[in-house]
Amino acid sequence: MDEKNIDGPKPVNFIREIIDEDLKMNKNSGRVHTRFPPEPNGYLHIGHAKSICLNFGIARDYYGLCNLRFDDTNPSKEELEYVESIKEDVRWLGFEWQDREYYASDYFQQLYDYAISLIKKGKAYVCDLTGEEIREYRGTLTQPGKESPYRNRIVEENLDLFTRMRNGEFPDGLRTLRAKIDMTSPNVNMRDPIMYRILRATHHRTGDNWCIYPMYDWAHGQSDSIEGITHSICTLEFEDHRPLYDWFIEQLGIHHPQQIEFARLNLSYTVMSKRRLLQLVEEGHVTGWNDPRMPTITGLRRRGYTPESLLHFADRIGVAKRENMIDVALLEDSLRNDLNKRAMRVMAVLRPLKVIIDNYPDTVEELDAVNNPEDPAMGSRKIPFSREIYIEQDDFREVPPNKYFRLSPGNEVRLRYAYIIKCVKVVKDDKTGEIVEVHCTYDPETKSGSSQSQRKVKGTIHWVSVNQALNAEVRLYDRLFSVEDPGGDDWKNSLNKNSLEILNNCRLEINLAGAKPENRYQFERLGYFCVDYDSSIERPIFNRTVSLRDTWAKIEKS
RNA sequence: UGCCCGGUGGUGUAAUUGGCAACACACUUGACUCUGGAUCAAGGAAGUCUAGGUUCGACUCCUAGCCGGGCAGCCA
Repeated sequence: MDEKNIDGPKPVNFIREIIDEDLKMNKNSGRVHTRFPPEPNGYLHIGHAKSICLNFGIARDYYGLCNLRFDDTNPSKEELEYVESIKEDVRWLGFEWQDREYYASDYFQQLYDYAISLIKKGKAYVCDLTGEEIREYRGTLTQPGKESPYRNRIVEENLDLFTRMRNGEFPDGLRTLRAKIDMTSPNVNMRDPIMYRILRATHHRTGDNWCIYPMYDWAHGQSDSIEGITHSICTLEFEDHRPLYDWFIEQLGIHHPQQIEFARLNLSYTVMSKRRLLQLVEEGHVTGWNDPRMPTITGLRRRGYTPESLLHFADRIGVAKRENMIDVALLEDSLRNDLNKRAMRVMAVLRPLKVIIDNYPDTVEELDAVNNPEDPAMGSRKIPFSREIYIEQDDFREVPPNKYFRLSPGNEVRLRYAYIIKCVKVVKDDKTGEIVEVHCTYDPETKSGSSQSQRKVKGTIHWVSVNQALNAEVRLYDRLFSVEDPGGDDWKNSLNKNSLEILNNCRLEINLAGAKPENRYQFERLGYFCVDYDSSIERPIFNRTVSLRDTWAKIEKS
């Protein structure tokens, strides 16, 4: 029911209900056309992924279209680097916009012409108030504003002044073009909002062609209209802007898309605002936008997330108008769900403890191991076994706690895909008392798959042969913040100081040699891991994407 | 002390649009297991913000409150 494919059940939400109704009424002649309109001033995060899935998903399910449109109306904040990263991220998620890659800046001339027509209709005027004055005249949330003394300039003067603004005759910030609406409106957005500001900044697409730039409210709705968008889906904070969105379009008498707002995604134990993410990057709390701890799409990708898991997650969280806080556990569940079915199993020891099997001959034996018990089609592989192996330090306890069924003195345990061994001796460092190695004996009759192998032991542990191991670095990640909701001004105080742990002495199954960045595996009993971009043949580096569910950790805790 | 939006288990999202609350995650228990994984089974958990009203019947409609969020960039 919760598995979704093209022919399966579609997610239900209030936006799709509106569209269903529109279709029933034959609104827009049955057309459905959405758009994803990022501002290229930062990297996309998982909240954007929700929006991408919503917009592109609706287009797909209703046989419509979804445009990719960059809302690039503020050249002082926007950069080409971000445009490229956004395209890369959307594509990686699996969505296509064909030739419909648009930019609000493509419409600067059209917007300018629209503005002229509004001036001619007496619906817009050039205002000479300073920024400070504009704020004063705007009034407050509870008090109405005052009309600008420039509000009643005649059309000719407005036309002349606006043309000269565009021609660069005035310094930055000297004048603005404002819509003439209602300074007493209870909705502050309707108090003669600014349409254009004078700003000399080189735009990443239009260069120095313009020295006036449209504001969001003036650019966005008209861009939607120009593109023939039918449903303009945005987040809740634009709800108060809808009357203005509608006003501009009605004054212009152009195609009227319907703006619909939904609640943005909030994920526990992380922050989602671009401003804060940028701060984490700039202040060095993370290594970059693609740090595997970041909730950015590029970060999640480097961490080892699959596009499919993100898509599934987006379906599961739903779409509504109420504020929400999604438990990261749901994200992790979506990931495990996906990786469980497709990740190749492999053995790796993160914190090695040497085990010597005293009665095992000095040879190397090749054992069969299943690549993925969930998918027989993935086949099997050979893994080398020998007299000396590494096991996880955690899998041996000199004094085993209650219900511990791994290795301990006098106890038996199965080595996955190999034999049952019994611990006969513990060797410690004279000085530190630290356990340096453990001696065991094996039972040759218990080889995996053999007739005698039916003997049952409580535990099975993973291992890696000492002389046939790959040395590697493994990076363990934890949540970036130690509190569920790091809101407030002191949000940085709740940064988790232990969000990254680097292990330098890990031993991996030799079959992992040559693994490429982004390749994903399950390290048996540990979790899902992927090859990091920093990895090299000489120095393999793996990221822990997410651990496996760990029932023992729960038992031990309680 | 203005305007806009919202309020269903711990967290999300549903409820044939007025017919007696479901699904997922999380949690608990058990089965199974050569991954303490996966899988399977069972269970606890909201009576739908409150108070009135309409109705045979209200999570759905009405009224009044309460609580939460957003809005006063020449940002988007």
